[in-house]
Formats: sequence, structure tokens, C-alpha cells
Amino acid sequence: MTETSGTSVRFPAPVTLRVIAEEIGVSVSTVSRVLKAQGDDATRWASAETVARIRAYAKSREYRPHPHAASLRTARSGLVGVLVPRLQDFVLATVYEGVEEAATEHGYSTFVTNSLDDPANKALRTEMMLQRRVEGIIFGDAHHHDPLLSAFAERGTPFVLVSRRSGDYVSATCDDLLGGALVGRHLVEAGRRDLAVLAGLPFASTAIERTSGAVDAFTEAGLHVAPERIEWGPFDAAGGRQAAEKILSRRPYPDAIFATNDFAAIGALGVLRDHGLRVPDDIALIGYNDTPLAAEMPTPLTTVRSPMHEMGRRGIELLIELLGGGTPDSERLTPELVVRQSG
Amino acid sequence: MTETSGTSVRFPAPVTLRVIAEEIGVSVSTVSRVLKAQGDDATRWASAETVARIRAYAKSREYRPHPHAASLRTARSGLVGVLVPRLQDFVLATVYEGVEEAATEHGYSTFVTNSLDDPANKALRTEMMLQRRVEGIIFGDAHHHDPLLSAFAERGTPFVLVSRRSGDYVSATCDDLLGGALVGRHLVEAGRRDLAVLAGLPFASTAIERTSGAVDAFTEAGLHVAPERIEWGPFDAAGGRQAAEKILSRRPYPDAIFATNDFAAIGALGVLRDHGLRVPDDIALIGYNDTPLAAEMPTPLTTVRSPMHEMGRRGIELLIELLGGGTPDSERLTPELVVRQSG
DNA sequence: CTGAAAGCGCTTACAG
DNA sequence: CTGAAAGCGCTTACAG
Repeated sequence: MTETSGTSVRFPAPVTLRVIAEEIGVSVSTVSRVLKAQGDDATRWASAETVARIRAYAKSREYRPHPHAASLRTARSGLVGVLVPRLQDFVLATVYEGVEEAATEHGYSTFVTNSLDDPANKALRTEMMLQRRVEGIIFGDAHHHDPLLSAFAERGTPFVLVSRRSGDYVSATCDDLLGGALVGRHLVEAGRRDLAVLAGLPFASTAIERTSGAVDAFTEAGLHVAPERIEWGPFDAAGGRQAAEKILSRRPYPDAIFATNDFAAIGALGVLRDHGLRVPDDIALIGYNDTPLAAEMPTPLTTVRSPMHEMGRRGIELLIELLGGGTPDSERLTPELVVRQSG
Repeated sequence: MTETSGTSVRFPAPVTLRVIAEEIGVSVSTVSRVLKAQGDDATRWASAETVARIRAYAKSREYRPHPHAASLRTARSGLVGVLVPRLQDFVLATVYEGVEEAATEHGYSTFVTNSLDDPANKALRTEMMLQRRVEGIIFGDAHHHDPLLSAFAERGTPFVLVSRRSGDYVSATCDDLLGGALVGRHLVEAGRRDLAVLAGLPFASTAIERTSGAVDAFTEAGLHVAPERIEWGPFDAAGGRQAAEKILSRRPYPDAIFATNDFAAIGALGVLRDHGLRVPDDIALIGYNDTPLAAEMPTPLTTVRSPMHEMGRRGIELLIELLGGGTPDSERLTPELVVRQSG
């Protein structure tokens, strides 16, 4: 009872052009033309008075064009497909929020789905997006060498990569080489000499470039990073824990650990504690992405802020350029080091 | 070059019924009927040989019905809208994964969007889903008293609530009262006498019921929980930190803190450490949801496992029952206490 | 300027 | 059993 009282929002049933046309006494064509013209432009299609009546009635009945009817007629669905490794991953969820936000602003709707980084599943999900008649696709799950992507490119449907780059395909990513370098330089300046890296997924450009950036910074400082100091694995807390355990199974211990992902860093934190190692006194620990949790950890995490949301937005904008026949350049957004307590 | 070699996946352009009909030499009607019949049923519409030829050709050209054309004709879009407070929230992202998974299995596609728990935005997003002609909606963002929901109910579009309950609307949720009780009883048995609760959002049934469940368990044990021991706030690390700071600004300290969300618990962890308080020796800390991070914390978190993914799946199944004219009962899934080190 | 008509790709009641 | 036809709600070239 209190539930229904005081309600001002209503959700009326949809009206069609024909209903409006009959009500006003003009043809469906005229209503269609008037309603999609903006401002005074509409008077090209009807008298000012008729325009006003059509608009008023459409508004009162909350007319909205049926997207499927328009889609069928114009061969433009207004749909974009988005594939991410997994929406549970905060990073990808944030990228997707940017995608969805910008898509909506541009009049597009998006379908998202998890590919789980599995080739068979990726092919299946891509196929499914195509069945739904998306005009283009945003891939957040590209692999470094990705046969699926080249097969898809042959099909001609426009697509943009976000988060992870691959080959020369159009992408909106973070400059992860720079991000890694920021970490590497910061550690060197802080006097660290022996770096270990919890590198992440070996087929992801993010993992590869963040790792290279940091390792190169050490190399430039005359410090060698041995191959066994690099552990590849999943971008999550469990993956970080496992990689850290491997690193700490060997002596001597490194004096710095770079996890290419905040969650991996959090997983490593527990391992360090279990080994009686203090952060940053014994070992510095640095993450990546500046996830909200980074600042809230018992030992606040030094990390690299990456423009996740913006990457999603730019991804859609690039795709829309592509859909309009343009040939946009890839975008590499700038990361920023956020120094806190852990390293 | 290596990118394109060895590719076995192809993404061919869509074919229409008319193309198939012309190729085989039968009418579009026949092709339509044959293709949507399963097994031998198809021979009701054409000779076994024709059926075989149609199917073979459709398969070779990877025929897929155009969903918009079918939608227009049948007035069934096969679309479901999903509103969540925020996809960045691991819990809702997981619920959504369940929704999407089950929807796909049942031949439905889903649109998700963030409502941010803001009434104006909720109305706007709901409206947008309706414009997209969804057949039903899954709300993951219901408020305890929700005028929007009652307004929406009047419109007649079927909907199901997930994660948060409201009134008597059909929902798939976790039995949060039980979940809270499990926490309360466990703490009482462990000898804790003075409970504080980081309660979460005051308009969310999840927050309300988890809190009640725990407080009632204390009350039943003859232990009083004073109103100032309950702090409401956001379900994230920053919210948990703030609420914990308020709790610890008063003396005496409680000997147990229940955060109705793992992320809030993680935020509280830092505050406890800053106050020089040991977990669980000085204060027990318990979270909720059994997020992957809970097990990976430096002090592994005791928490309540809630069937997030399953809630999403059941939500879609209930919605599909509703769409079929059924009158399903709400579902309350069972939570489970996971005892680790923090409490 | 404005309406009638065609057609996007389907499905399905209606005739033969 | 099978085809022709109508029609879902739009948009847009084509006539008047």
C-alpha cells in the first residue's frame, strides 16, 4: 500500500506510427519523417501546426520507434557485441562500464559475454554476437597471436580491441610498456636490485608489456633480471599467490616483486606474510590498475593507475569511427604511478 | 602472416530463407517450417530428401534466422533486461554471469546496465530496456520500499528480483536472515559478547536481513546489541573502512565485527590494524559472500558463502516461468558459513 | 510538400 | 502436404 502510493513514474505500453498517423489524420510516412527530424527541420514535412500536434501526441503516448522494425528496414541494428575474458574481473567490468556508457550516449546498445580466454568459447560467442546482428564487436580478450582475430577480420565486420592489443588491429589500451617502466624505474630509484615479476597471462599484451617495461628499466640500470624471476599465471589473487610461492621457493629472495595486477599482488601479500617477510622493508610489492582495494589493503599498495573506464569509452568511439567508414588510429592511454606504502 | 595461417574458423555472411528456398526450389514457407522442426518432425513439411537437402544447404551456409525479423513477426523479442546497482561489484557481476549463462541456454539474450541505486537513473534505465523491447526484466537493485517497482508492476511486464528482495515480488535470493544467524550463532559460541555490524546499504534487503539475523542470534543468547553498534554504509572497502572507523571511535571496543560484505570486511581489516587490534584475538571479523579474495587475505576471512551465480540462474528460470504464464514462488537459496582465521 | 507503395526477413493462418 | 499471401513496424525512393 505504501508501496504504490505517491508514484509519479509510469511505464506505458508502446505506440506505433500508425496509431499516431490515424489519430492526427496524416500518413504514416509523414509521422515518420516529422518525428525523426529535429527542430524546425520538421516543417519541411508538414505545417508547423501539424508538426506540433504530431510531436505532442507522440510525447503524450511516449512513442519510441521499434528498434527491430527500424533495424530490419535500414540494415543497421544499433547493436554492438562485447567479449571480455570474464566480467567478474574488476578491470574488465570497469572497461565494460565505459563501453556501455559511451555506447548508450551514441545510441547503441551492447551485449556482453564472457569468453573465458578459451578459443572454442571465443569462436562460439563471436558467432552468437553475429547471429544477433551486431554491427561491430569490441574484443577485450585478444591474444598476442590470435588466429581467431585474423579469421574474423576477413569477415569484414568492424571491431576494436580494448585492454589487450594484438598485431596492428585498432585498439584502445593503456600504454603498458610505460606502466611497467614506471614501476621498474621507481624500484631502481628506491634501491631495489633484484626484481621478480608475477607476470600474468603469457598470451596477453598487458602481461607481456608490463613485464617488459619493468625488466627493461632494470636492464637499463645495469641490473639483470633472470628468467626464473618471471612467473606467468592468472591475473587473480589465487594466481598471484601461486606465482609468489614459486618465487619464494628459491633462494635468495628478490628484494622487489612486481605483480602486473592488483589482485595478484593481494594474493602475494599473504604469501609474503606467511614467509615472515615484511612489506616493503624486506620485499617491495607493487601492483597494477589501482583497483579500489589497493588503497584499502592493510599495507596500502603502490600500483599503477590505468584508465580502465576511459579505455572502454575510447573503444566504442573508435568502433563508431570504423562503422562510419573512418580509419582511426589505435589509442594508447597514459598510466600513472601511485606510490603508497608497499613499495 | 603467421596470424592468418592455419585458421579453421570462418565467419560467413548471413543467408536468408529466400536464398535457401530459391537454391532448393521450394517455397520460403517450407524452408521456414522444415528448419524450425526438429528431427523426423520435419518430414511433415517436406519429403525426407527435401528435408535433407534444405538442412544440408542451410548448414553449409550457416543459416541463422534474423532475430529482428522473427521478433517483429512473433512479438517475442527473446530479450531480457538486467539492472544491477553496479557491475564493478563482484557480487553483482557474478549474479549477472549466472543470468547471462542461463538466458543463453534458454535462447534469450540479455542487456545489462548499471542503475547505481539512483531512482532517477533506475527509471531511465528501465525505460531504456522497454524501448529495446525486452520481454521481461531482472532487477538486482530493488529497494526495500520501492515505488519504482510498484509502478513497474502496473505496466504488466514480467520481472524477477535477484540478490535483493522487496515486498512479495517474485525473487531469487540468498536466505540472508539465515546467513546472518549463522554468523551470530558462531560468534556467540566462540564466546563473543559484544557485536558490532557494518550493515551495508539501509534500503537493501540483503543488508537488513543479514544484520537482523546476526543481531537476533545475539539477542536469543541474552546478549544485547545497542543501536550505535550498527553502522550503515556502502558495500565496498571504503564504506567498510568508514563504518569501522566510526565503530572504533567509541569505547569500549566490540569483540566482534560482522561486515555484511567481504569488501567492507577488507576495508575494516586495515582500520583494525591501524588501531593496533589483532584479528581475531582482539576482535573477530566476519564477512559475507565468500568472495575469492576472502581466502587470500593475509588473515583469511571467515565469511558466509552465498550462491551468487545460482541466484542469477534461478532468476532467469523464474522469469521464464513468468513469461510462460506460470506463477512461480520466490526462491531463497541456502547460505553456508565458511570458518577461516578471522573469526 | 505529402501519400501510397514496396520491402527488410521472418511466421503462420488460409487455400488449394 | 505445400505454396501464396498477409503482416509485424518501420523507412524511403517514387509519384503526384
